[in-house]
Amino acid sequence: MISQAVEDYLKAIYHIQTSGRRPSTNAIAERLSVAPASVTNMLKQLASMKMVVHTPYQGAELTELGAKIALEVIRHHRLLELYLTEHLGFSWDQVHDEAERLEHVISEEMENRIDEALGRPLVDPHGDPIPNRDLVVEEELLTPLSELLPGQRGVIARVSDRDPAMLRYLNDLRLVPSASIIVTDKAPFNGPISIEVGNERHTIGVELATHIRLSAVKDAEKVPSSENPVRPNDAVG
Amino acid sequence: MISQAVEDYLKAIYHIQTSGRRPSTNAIAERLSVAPASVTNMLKQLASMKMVVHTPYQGAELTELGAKIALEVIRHHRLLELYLTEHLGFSWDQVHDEAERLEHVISEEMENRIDEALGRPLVDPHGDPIPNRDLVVEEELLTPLSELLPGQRGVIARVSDRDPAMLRYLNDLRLVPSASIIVTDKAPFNGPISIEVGNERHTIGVELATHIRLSAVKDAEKVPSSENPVRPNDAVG
DNA sequence: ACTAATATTTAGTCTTATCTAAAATGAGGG
DNA sequence: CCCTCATTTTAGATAAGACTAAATATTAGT
Repeated sequence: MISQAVEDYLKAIYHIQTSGRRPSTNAIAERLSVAPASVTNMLKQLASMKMVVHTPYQGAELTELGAKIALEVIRHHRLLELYLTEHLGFSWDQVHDEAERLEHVISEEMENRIDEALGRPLVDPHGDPIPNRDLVVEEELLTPLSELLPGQRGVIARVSDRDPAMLRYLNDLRLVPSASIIVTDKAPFNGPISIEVGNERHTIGVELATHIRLSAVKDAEKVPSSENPVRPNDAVG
Repeated sequence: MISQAVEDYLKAIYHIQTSGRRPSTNAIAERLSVAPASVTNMLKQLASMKMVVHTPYQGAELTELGAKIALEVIRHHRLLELYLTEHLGFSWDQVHDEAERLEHVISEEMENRIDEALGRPLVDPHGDPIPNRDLVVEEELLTPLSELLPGQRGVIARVSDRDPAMLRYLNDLRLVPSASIIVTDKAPFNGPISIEVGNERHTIGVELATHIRLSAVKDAEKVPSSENPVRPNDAVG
């Protein structure tokens, strides 16, 4: 039997890996709000169960088995998030915590019935892709809004789902998946970013902007206002 | 924070109490499939948390607090069972195990949304009454089918929800809540019971009959036929 | 290359919930 | 009334997963 703790650690490592960072002891500890010593402890267990490769002092890496388990739980999480919004009327800021608990206990049967009820969906309410039944998932290359330069445009693809207050704020601003935005200004020294979305303009901080990731980033044809020189998109990654 | 173990113990005590038995250490241990010593241990904790009154060597009794917590979990369980059958297409033999895990993790928010989606229902698929939002529940006086005498009739009100194979069998025989039945024969020495339900006749064992509880029990006007000694029949599994 | 700062691991403790084996209690039959 | 036997409790061990404090390894700055 795979404990909930094991599932949580594997999921955390997966998320750190796919966000391009190194799954260090500290990074895992911070994400799970546990002490680093607890992480070391668990990494040894995970390694003995062949779920991660643990190189002491160098962090961990998921094995195929570990990734499979992580993806199974992530599939549960994202299907649940979508189900709760679509079929039980939850708002998008409420579903993360609920899914966080449910994801560990639903059966394959229930996973499949939810999947069917939703028409085998591909993304959850925050734009996160849902692994399919074979646990294959396409993690697209996305650009954080914080990396866009004035004059660039893009389409919001994913937003972080973990902070309800942030999600409510983003919703107020209509900064939701599939919304098109243009960066009109960006203050120096990691200053706030001005954007246009719909017919509105907003200015948001860099911290928030890192939690918004975009697809289809390119230079706008006509830059509405901003004579700052726009270099041919470097940051697209 | 109330642990899942605590919830399980309180629920077990509640079920034993409402089935008219004494919540002895052994009875609780058997229901939860744990060693009696584990129960003694937990009863001390529950007592210190004012959830039960524990008289050593005499078993336990729920306090108002303990009953409240038990009913909260039971409400979750029964709402979930009904939701899974009504909205996700589960059959009635599949829902107990699923609900058993989900009941511990759903929020009040989710409880309420499920309750609404179902139209604030009063009973679950097995006929068990669902405590309302104030955790008030009417536990009716019901007669086990095993206690009926030949010539008596009644309406199935509740069946035990814990054994999927039994539920599938009962469903095959259409021995489901709201079905009217007549006892046509009962073999001596706790022998099998012959019944009529719909247009069919079946003979079932006493053990099974104790898991079927009836309301509106009374003598039938005319007992259709009953001189033929009914043998313990080809019990289809 | 050496030292200071940071990251990680080790060692030892705690809590929860389980177990087994042994001791104690209580209830029923003679 | 007492003795036997089933029930219950006590005592002590174990496992998972967390913690703190101390030791050790790595990395960065000069």
